[in-house]
Amino acid sequence: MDGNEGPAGAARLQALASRLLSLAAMRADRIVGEGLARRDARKWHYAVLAALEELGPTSQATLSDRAGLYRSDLVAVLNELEDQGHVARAPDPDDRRRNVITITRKGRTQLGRLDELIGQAQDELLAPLSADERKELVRLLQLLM
Amino acid sequence: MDGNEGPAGAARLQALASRLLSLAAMRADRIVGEGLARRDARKWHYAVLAALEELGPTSQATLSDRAGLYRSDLVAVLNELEDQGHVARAPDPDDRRRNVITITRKGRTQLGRLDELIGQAQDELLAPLSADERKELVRLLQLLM
DNA sequence: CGAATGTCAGGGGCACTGATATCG
DNA sequence: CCGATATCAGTGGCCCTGACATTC
Repeated sequence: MDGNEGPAGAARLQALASRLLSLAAMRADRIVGEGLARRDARKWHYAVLAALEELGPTSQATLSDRAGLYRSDLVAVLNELEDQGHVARAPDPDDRRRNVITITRKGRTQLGRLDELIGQAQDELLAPLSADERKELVRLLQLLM
Repeated sequence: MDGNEGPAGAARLQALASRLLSLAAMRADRIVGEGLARRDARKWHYAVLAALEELGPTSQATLSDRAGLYRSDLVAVLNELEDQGHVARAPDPDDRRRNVITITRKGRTQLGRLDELIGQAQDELLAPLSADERKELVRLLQLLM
């Protein structure tokens, strides 16, 4: 006996947790991406808008932490959201290093639409699972993080 | 009641299945990648070597299907595996469009080492889960694919 | 002819790393 | 001086598409 060979020989790849995670995430990203694209958005636009509604007006640094993307990448996302009128960027008078990012009324409307698209994407993604299985999947994934 | 708002208001992102999948997959890729890097390999090198050992000598098209990467990307991976002496590439005399890819003895040794590194990576990745939970996670992910 | 094979060139989104100017 | 902030430039891996010459 070897003791450390896992699903050796055949089917090495088919049951590998890390590989299944990558494939499932790719599928999830594709479904979500196609949904959001119908409103000219990508996942970071949604994450930023959602975080903004939670936080209220805030700095880019805080927003970067909450939404989970790099400060440097946030700049481009905010440029696009600003161009679309979903977000306003203004210098903070109290701390002139910062910008105050505010979600606009148009941005809230967009967020509502994206919420719906995201919901549909989850349903499509999780279609093979029962309600209990969906909860269990979310629970297990949260344990991993 | 709206009926289609999911986990609205706060915590919209924290329980989103697609987002949890992406984050978990990113973590998995990083752990696996760091492990394989210790033997100058990346995930595609492992997938190709594992598929090759299952299939025996085979064409790039078949290998591409089995390992799950694009034909165009396989070319570069095989170039690297060939440079490392883990794989031999020879024209197929029976069908001169094809190359016959063969895993070398050195390649099998490398595959053994990578198997071990991959196993350690799974343990690290799945450390927060019990044995039953690991099986359940794999089962649920397989249902999604 | 149509179809398959290996190869190359390139785009797009993303994770990630610096460097830099500005300001607290 | 130290640290935080916003911004820009650039890298690397990966997914994916399209084109091409060769061969069946």
